[in-house]
Amino acid sequence: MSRRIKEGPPLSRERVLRAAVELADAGGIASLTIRSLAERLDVKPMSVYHHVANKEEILDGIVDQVFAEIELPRPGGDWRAEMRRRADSARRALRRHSWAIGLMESRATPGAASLHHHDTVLACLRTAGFSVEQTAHAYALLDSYIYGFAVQEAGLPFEGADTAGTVAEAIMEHFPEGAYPHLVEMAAQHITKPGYDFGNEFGFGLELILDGLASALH
Amino acid sequence: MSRRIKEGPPLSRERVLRAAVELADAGGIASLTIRSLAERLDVKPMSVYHHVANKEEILDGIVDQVFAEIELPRPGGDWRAEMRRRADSARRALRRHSWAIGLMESRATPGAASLHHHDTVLACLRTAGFSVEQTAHAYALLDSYIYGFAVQEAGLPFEGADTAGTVAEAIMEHFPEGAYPHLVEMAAQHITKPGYDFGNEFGFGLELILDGLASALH
DNA sequence: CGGCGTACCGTACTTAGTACGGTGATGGTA
DNA sequence: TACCATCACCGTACTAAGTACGGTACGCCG
Repeated sequence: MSRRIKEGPPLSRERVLRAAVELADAGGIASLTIRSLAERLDVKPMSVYHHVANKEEILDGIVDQVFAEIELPRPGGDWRAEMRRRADSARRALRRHSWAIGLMESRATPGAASLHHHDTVLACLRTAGFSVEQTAHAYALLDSYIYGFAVQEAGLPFEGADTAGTVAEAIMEHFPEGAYPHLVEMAAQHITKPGYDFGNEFGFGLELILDGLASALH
Repeated sequence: MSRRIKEGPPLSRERVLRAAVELADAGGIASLTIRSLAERLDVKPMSVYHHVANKEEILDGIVDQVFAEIELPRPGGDWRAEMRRRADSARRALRRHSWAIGLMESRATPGAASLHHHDTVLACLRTAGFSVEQTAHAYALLDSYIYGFAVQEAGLPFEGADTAGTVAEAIMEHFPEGAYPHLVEMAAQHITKPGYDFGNEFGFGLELILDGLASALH
């Protein structure tokens, strides 16, 4: 140890990553800086570098943290139910940490939690009777849907039920008269309706995909 | 005009955005800086700011440029064929500009090309007989799939046919003995096979989705 | 009790975004 | 033609962020 005058637990890779996730959640990924991170941990910036090599490693790490939060399917269970549970859990995780999708694009080195997650999903599908090739198809499809849905949710200028209407109206104010008639129709007849929540669209697509996969399985 | 001693066309918002896309394509989004952009345009950094307000506006702009590259569906045509054409085109655009997905996550203000694109897709679905609500479902599903597939393609540590195998082997070298058995199986029996190309998975999911939508339409 | 490893830190360098205030050419006007 | 306003471009410099490099003190071991 060293100058451990401070109370509380010592710095560690885990504490650094946890704080990084909290900062990114609270203020967006741009607000996650080495300095802000150090301040939150009540240390000086350079101390962080004794637990991670650089910021890239922090970004890799917090993406893996998000994967660690996703409920794993149980191989051997009803594959539809397990895939649904995993998909819902993944969507919730990606909504809680909407910066994660943006990081995944640039990160080619998966962490341990990601690998374990992927392995378990594959296990579940293979156990359910999908061939290797069918599993590859199914997995690419399911994950594409989950990630893409997260992209859309993150890009939406509103979130949660009923907030969409007002925002949609504010945006459309700037439309030239008569422009984008189908967007306007969609807004008027669907999005601005009370109770509208984009998140509810997730279930429709997921069930459609699961139906399709089921018939591919026979 | 002013000190237009230089040959060539004057600076403009369009030239700035075009150069920004080229830089991001060539070196990743991180290599797109005001200074690198200015150098490419053969002007000094501060000159850029006479055509865009700030870097955020550039990022908004290049995302919209990507949307502008996507082939629009023709409302009134065969909706399946049109949706397929649009989806393939979108996937190619997002693969050419793999930084785009990462930007979409943080960008809540769509540009003119995006709006026009979305409006046209909605038009095509509505014309094909989908109700407003069905159109909302279909659109969320299709775009989720397209975006999510792009996320996965961008995150892959390899690209193109036959390059996956060697990379997969290199990654698995670092696995503990016996770890991730299903990932290993997938790699051994599918990914490392000659001719494997993750991009080929796109068609499977797309057709499954279109089938499902067709039966929802009746 | 002296030396050493470890955990933390001070300083400073580099790169990036961009605020602020020029500066000179051009085109319009008297 | 003389003037001037405007507009496109730029020089300088400030702030913030990542991080290299070399301390520095605490506790432990011998």
